Amino acid sequence: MPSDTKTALLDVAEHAARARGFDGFSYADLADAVGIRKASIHYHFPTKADLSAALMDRYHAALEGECRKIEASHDTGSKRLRALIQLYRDALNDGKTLCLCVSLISSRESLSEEVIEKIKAFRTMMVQRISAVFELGQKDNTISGVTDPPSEARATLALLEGAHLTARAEENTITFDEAVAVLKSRC
Amino acid sequence: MPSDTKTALLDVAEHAARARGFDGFSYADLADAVGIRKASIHYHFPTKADLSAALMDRYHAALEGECRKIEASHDTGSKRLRALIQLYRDALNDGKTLCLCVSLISSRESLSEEVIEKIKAFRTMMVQRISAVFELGQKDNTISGVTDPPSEARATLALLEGAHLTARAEENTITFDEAVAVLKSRC
DNA sequence: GTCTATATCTTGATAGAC
DNA sequence: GTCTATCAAGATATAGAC
Repeated sequence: MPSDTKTALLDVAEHAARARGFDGFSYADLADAVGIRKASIHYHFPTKADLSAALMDRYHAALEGECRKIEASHDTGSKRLRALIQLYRDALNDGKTLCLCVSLISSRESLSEEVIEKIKAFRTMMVQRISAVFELGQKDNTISGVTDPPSEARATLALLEGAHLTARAEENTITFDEAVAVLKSRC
Repeated sequence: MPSDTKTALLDVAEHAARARGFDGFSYADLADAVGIRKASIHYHFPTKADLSAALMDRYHAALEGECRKIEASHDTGSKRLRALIQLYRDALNDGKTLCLCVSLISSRESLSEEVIEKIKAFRTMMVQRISAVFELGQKDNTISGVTDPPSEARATLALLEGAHLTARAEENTITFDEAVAVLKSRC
């Protein structure tokens, strides 16, 4: 089992990155929150690039797991799409945190190449999962107006992430709900 | 006429903010780019909060002007919506810069209250303008499937901003085009 | 694994000369 | 309006003791 400290650091770092962006949090912040000195963090994550890579790895795995859970517990396209929207809604934390890959990409030039690749891989994975949902919704006729599932998937991911930003501006969930209302009305 | 230096600073700062985020650029960067010392910048913009407020003011006015131009030169809902999509597409700069309010909001906790209010005001303005486009498109029957223009407007703004993020990740325009393809197919 | 101590650099901002 | 000089605070990162 990896040390609890490492997990605690990842937890705190993920929240910090999603709330304040990559350039908006420091090792000092993490040290304060976890209760160790900032030099000690370098034992677990030598550089901030290492930390953010670990962050993206964990986030990718977690979201992929959530998608799998949704597929396992919902049998129609519309139910899966609704669950996916709810997943992003929950990730908002009342407008206080963005999706990790959204908050990171705004600081693109501060990121390592490795992290940028991980962000791209994450997005590819999500588009594939969402595309499968639309494909099912087209077949079982539970999502209206689907002509091209991959296009719908790319639009949906953009919409969900954009709705996150909208809600972050107002720091509430209402704005998110308003932005996804049209999509929801289709399923 | 305000000094050329002030305009040059705003130009450079806007590009920097949109490319690297609020926490990702410094007075030193601007000084280098404009060719003066960083202390001199404080004469024009005493604090970074003042600078970002000026940035938002100018951005708000510029985008509102672009919207008015679109309304003046296109007479149908579908034409106006297409022009609006093109406006955001151009703002991408081949995936190198985001919309200013997107890049700022990711660093929400670093912003002054004043700037946050300006971001909200900008979004309200854009939603109203886009809503009017959908209303026209509904009346003149050039945009398909419109039931509630304000909802469509909020979804469209979220989609356009989300598509910006998508394209920023890949640093190209293709991803933007893919994300807005479904919307485009409606007009 | 965590600590103290330190190095080095960058940050936004101010004072005061020209 | 722009400069030099300077500041205090913060950043990431390293060395070496415990």
